[in-house]
Amino acid sequence: MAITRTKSVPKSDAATAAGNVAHGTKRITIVEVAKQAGVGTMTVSRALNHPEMVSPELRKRILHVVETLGYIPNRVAGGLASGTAKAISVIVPTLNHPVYVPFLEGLYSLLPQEGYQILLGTNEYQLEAEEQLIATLLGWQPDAIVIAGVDHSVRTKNMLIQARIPVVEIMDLSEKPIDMNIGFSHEQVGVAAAEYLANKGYKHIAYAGMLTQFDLRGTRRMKSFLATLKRLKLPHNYVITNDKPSSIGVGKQLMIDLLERHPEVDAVFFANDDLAAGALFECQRRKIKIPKDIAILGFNDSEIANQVNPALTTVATPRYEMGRLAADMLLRRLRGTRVDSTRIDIGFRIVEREST
Amino acid sequence: MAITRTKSVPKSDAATAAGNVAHGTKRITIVEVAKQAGVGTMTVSRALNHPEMVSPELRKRILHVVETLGYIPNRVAGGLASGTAKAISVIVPTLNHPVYVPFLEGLYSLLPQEGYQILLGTNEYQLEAEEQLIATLLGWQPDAIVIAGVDHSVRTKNMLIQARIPVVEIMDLSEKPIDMNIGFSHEQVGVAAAEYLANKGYKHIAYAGMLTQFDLRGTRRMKSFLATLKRLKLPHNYVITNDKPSSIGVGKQLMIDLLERHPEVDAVFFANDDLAAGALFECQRRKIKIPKDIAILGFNDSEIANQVNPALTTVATPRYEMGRLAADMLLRRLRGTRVDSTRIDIGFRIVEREST
DNA sequence: CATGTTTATGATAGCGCTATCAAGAATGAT
DNA sequence: ATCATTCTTGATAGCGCTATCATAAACATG
Repeated sequence: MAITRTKSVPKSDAATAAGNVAHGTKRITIVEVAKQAGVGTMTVSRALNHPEMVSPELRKRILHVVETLGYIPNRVAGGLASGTAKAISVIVPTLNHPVYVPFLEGLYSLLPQEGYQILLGTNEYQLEAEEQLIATLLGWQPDAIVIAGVDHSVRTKNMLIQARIPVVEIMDLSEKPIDMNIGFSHEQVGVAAAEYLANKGYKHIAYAGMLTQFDLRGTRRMKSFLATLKRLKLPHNYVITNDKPSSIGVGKQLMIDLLERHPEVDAVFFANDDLAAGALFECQRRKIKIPKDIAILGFNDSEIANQVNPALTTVATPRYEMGRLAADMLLRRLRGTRVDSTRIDIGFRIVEREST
Repeated sequence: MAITRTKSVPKSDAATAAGNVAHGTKRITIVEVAKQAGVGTMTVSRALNHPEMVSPELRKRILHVVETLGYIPNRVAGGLASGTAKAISVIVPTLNHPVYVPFLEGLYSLLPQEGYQILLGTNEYQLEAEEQLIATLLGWQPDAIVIAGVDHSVRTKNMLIQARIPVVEIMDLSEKPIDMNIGFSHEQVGVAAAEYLANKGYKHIAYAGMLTQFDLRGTRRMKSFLATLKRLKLPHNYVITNDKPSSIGVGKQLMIDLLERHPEVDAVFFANDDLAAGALFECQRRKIKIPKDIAILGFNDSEIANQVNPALTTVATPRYEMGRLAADMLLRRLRGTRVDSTRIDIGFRIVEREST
């Protein structure tokens, strides 16, 4: 990269303008700005970070020099000096899944404007990768951590605790959160979904989703879903899974498998709306009538759910809000404000449309 | 946050174990590791960053101490000292659009494993926001910058040049890239799309997309698309736009508007597959036959295009590959390897399916 | 065995910035 | 006018790490 050490010779114009207007070679530092403005470096630092501590006149002069020189403060140096990097590490399973994007948008809608840089890492559903990832992310001395899910390895948990910074676990609810927690109960979703379909009169109800290890939360929904079916004295063995990452195409495949293996099924709860939509498209192709021949219940209320024909009944989860709420909670904590409730059940609701 | 300055009193156990095993209060630094291992800090640093420079025996001992102490190197300090933060700033318009996610996945598939942290910023299509964003991102002293698009404000361009780090512009092709450039020609896409639809025999061909300022590249496709229609002596005034961010729902709205305003249109080129899918869903609802009544051409070859019924003909753009290629190019440059071609036209192709 | 050469380790000096404290200037109170 | 109080500003000392150079140890050569 570019920072030139004292001894190393800058590539091009080594012997040029010996530190005058400094638009030539070396990176502009706070020292240069201070010199040009005729003040101490501390005053420049204050003018930039605590404007109210500098007299208006000086502030103006400094800002002008900053402007003309095109000075960009080195946040790495600032972070080291102040002990706060103004960064927040965020860990989500993947970006490929439409669920996490709205959540990130929620975070991005608040954090950057408060000066926080988001350090994003994805573990692609591998728990071991998570440990490595967190170690890396913690190395940046973030001011806080946001992490999807509440199931972590012991080591991960320890690292998170050791870090002594605010931690928000999202997308799920834990009895004993590491620190703060915003999410909803996937068990409750499973129960609600099963009861909803049962109440509608469906008799052969299936669950379709990913393999256990790739979808911890989906699996928890599945378990309570099946348990509820059992409680309602309905068959509870219709399960179709797929070992590939979730996608519309996998949804199609799930439907193909389901139709072949359990033709008697009359309703399916999918692990997410992409899968549900893929299944629906396959039904369209086969002229299978929805919901008459088979009912489909999605999960997440992604945009696609409301747009397909027939529109999908689905479980709405407030993902964007979760992001904003998490950001808000963090910001309070970082400001030192009292945070009253550190564990928020943000709930969910079943949005009934045309597919059930 | 948590780093405790020398003078400030740690919250809990101020007078505890005066720096012994140090599992108590203060953050573990390289000095602590060095002490425990009975070596100098430099040796610890080497054991971690340049293992081959340390004797196997010592290395093992140090790594063991690192392990037991749970030492996580402070990358902020390391970055400041070495002048290379091992970070790469990435700027995309938004995460809400399915186009950028595969691209990011491509980046994430190579960069983190080489030790680079991705600093992601989104400008939500606002060019002024871009300037601010770049300033912020440059403050982290990244080793390189990846930025979507080739249209930047003069100030942005200057900042990018001043930074003296590798820059990759992606998603588009520029005659005079700032540094490196991987993308394809949106003008060519417009031409190809128009010729394709004209060859198919369509006579009233429309373009549907976002407003100019929200979709610079789409607008360029539109312009050459319309110009080509003109050249082919076809009507070239059918344009429908929407001022909201792209989504499936907006696609539906575009189709509604189109049907109302230009019922004679028999083919539409959409700015992306989400829009095209939304339009298709609306046609399904109205029992409008595709492609018989109206043909639909999408853009991007997102997953949805291949899954809807009828499957969408679309312009395939290699987004994931673009991400990987950009990462690969950067990595070479950062390693000092010679990069032969710094401007790559990655091309596109029309994937014919059922909607045209 | 003296000499040159390589290899492994450590002491030192910053990287660019900000917390802290001290000092000077300005203000108010008496 | 004198002293206490506030407000501004700057000098200094690190933050935790790594580049660099010096040194010591190990090895090779004649």
